[in-house]
Amino acid sequence: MAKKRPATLEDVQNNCLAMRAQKAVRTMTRAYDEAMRPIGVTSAQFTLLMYVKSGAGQSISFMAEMLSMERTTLTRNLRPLEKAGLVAISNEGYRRTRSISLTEAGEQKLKDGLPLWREVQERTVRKLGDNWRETRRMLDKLATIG
Amino acid sequence: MAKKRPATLEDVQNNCLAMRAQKAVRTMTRAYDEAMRPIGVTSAQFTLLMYVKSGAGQSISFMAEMLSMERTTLTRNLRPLEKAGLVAISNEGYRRTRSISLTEAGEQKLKDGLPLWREVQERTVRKLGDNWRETRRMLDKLATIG
DNA sequence: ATTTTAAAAGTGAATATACACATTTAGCGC
DNA sequence: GCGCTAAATGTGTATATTCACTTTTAAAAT
Repeated sequence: MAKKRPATLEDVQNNCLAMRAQKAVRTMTRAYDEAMRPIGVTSAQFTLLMYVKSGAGQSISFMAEMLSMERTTLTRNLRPLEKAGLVAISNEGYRRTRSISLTEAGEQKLKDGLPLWREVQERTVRKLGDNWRETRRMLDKLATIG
Repeated sequence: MAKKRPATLEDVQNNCLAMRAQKAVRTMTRAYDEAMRPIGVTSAQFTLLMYVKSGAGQSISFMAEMLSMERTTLTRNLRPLEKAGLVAISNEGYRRTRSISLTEAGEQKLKDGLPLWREVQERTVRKLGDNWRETRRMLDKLATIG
């Protein structure tokens, strides 16, 4: 990362943070998805259910921002959950706002997922060692680099 | 993350590393994709071109492992690059092995992308501050947590 | 030589992601 | 009231990702 020398492919290979984040998320997602498979949701869906619960009644746009996610992505990610009867969408609120909430089945799914999440999370933390908290902090920081 | 108490949704919200990695990669990928847009490739495609160059002649399976990526994902990700004339695929090698290599256009795309990558990388590093190297190290570590 | 087996890769189906563009809705100015 | 506008969301299209299952290929076993 010298200042004046043109960048080389070695620089990309050795330093690129996007490449590394993408590699990391593939590995992590495979592990967490496998852990949640017994209850038939992906790790991303489990996260989404959690946000729907905590942000019940909020708009899609608002929740998308909470998730550092494109609004249109959230719209589409809600579909399988709605189809599975885990979330309900009503047309109450400001203008065209659609209000998202958990169904009973959605609440139950969250409860059922907790021990599965715990297992894979602890396994991951064990592999990371003592500075898993630092990892957590850095991921949070990265999510703000917009 | 206490030992005996059952996990709660607050635990997930406060600690989940998969959720954080996924949030982070969304943000990062949006930034790096936007930076590469002038040359018409995504950040993932740019990475892939780089791997094809450095691992020229290697099998799809081998390169998939290098990328911490499912083999079938790599197969599909190569399609747009082949269609765009950036990579060439031949049927030489062991058994059904297909051998991947860069075309001239692919080489040129890499060259054209370097200054774009450099810009967004430096901008990102600036936002991360001094411990961007630690971030890099932790992402590398996460990619090995299989 | 035929069968078996293992390596390498492909396909079907589903979710995940984002941009560009379109649609719906309700308040506001006139 | 009517048009304008801004907010909130949806759609079309494309890439990205994975799992389960299938296909192809060539060596190895018999």
